[in-house]
Amino acid sequence: MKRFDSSDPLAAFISISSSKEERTQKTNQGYSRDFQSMLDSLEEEDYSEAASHVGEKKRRLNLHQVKALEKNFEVENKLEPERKLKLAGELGLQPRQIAIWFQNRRARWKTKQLERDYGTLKANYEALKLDYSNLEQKNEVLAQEVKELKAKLSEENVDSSHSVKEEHRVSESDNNASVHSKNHDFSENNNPSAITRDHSNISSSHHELMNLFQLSDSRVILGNIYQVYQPHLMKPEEQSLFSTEESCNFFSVDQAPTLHCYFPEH
DNA sequence: TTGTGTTTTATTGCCTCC
DNA sequence: GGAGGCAATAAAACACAA
Repeated sequence: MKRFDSSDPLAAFISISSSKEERTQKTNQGYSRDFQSMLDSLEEEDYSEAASHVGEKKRRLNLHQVKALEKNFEVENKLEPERKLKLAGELGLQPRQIAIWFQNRRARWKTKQLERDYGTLKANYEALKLDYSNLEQKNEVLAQEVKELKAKLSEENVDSSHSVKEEHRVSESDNNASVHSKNHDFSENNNPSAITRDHSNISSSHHELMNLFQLSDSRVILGNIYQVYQPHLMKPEEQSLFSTEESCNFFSVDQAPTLHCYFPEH
């Protein structure tokens, strides 16, 4: 039987039966089992009579009962019918009261468990948050380093391109002069000093070119290192900076190196 | 003493399982 | 269909500050 209305006298009786049992526990200790049951049946009649007139009163379980129930709950939080009857007999309670107590106890345990889980999750979240902020700080430091390196690189590039341009301009004017002289004085073609001068110009240009190769090399290496160690931290603009496209294919096997990226105006 | 918040006991309605 | 579990809720008991 599970359902009972509070207006039902039987239900009212059951609800007050614990107090009755508490009283019989206190007053009838030491009586024989038969005598005890006789008293119980008599009192049952009294209380069912009383219940029909007097409203139900909730009674809290005494310390001994609660301790025993807690102990049983620790062993197993579900209640088999046999254990329920046994406990009811031992503690002088109605089996239904035992069932209700276990039900409410499970509900309390679940609430506590939820609180514990929430605490654990919160602690994990805080730890993760701390980790994230540490990583963010490290990332900022690294980004600053990259920025400084980029600035350094662009300074070096500007210097190099200026000197190469200068060189280019000088050699062009030399060529013009040489063509001009060719047009006017063919005898100079046989002058060994002119040849030497041209060779020295070529040698100088070659040197500048090699500097550019080295610059580009370091830039590509830096980019590769950055990509290897910080692939997920690279911003799109940084990725384009270190892309092989922009490194002018200096080290491409299939394509000869060109200088177009350093001389966009040419 | 009393108002108020918390805890405990009990009920109700719904759901699942056998 | 009955038994039992669970969530939501009522209501009594209790704790405690003002």
